[in-house]
Amino acid sequence: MTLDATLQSSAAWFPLLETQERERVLRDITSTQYAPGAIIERKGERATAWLGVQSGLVKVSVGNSEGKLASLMGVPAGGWFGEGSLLKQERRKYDVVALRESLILRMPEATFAWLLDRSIPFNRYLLHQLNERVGQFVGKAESDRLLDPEARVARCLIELVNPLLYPGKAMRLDITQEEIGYLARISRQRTNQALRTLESAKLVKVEYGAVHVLDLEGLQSYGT
DNA sequence: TCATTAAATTGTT
DNA sequence: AACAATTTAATGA
Repeated sequence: MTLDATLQSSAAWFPLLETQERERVLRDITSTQYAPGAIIERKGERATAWLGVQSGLVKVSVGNSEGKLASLMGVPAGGWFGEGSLLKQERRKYDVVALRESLILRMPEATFAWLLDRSIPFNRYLLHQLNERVGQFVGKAESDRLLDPEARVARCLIELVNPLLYPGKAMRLDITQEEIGYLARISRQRTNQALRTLESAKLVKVEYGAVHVLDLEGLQSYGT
């Protein structure tokens, strides 16, 4: 698949750009393949690019000062992230690790800044994304402790589906139950139980190596 | 293309 | 955590 076609389908912001802008983006973006468990960006490194997930699944682990995991964000194919560290010209505060075989796209800092300067639609996209992320963060803080495993899995799925949430796309997540357990901080066994419960409530459909989200609203209001 | 085998993922205890 | 069952992927005739 060409990079052009790839971006058309896996970067929601790309079709918003003008022809000239797209040409430069195509020239500047590089792609790298990562094996499961490979570290893509290490905490403390200077951020030099905006990161996009072309295929696979990536986790962003936010550690506290002792190095223990405090929270975790999953980024599925089509998601772009890391603009925070770019905008503030600071070192990354997160480790970025591939959860499965992943193809990562990098837009150089200069290109990112250039788009920021001249493309209004690109700015709108970023604004929307930042807003969404704040909302997720707030929701997570309140839910993380008090919820039962089913609700935590529900939150986790919402988090993964959200970046994909543009019209016409099937809400299918290529993720194993083991990975969901990792993201929701519960055991694989409990993940399995939770998914079955959610499935019997007609909120999701469980498949081999994948989960279909049938009722996003139902998931969001689960347990409330 | 089909059958066989290996690997990955899920279901159960 | 360990094990069995199931699904997918890989291999070769």
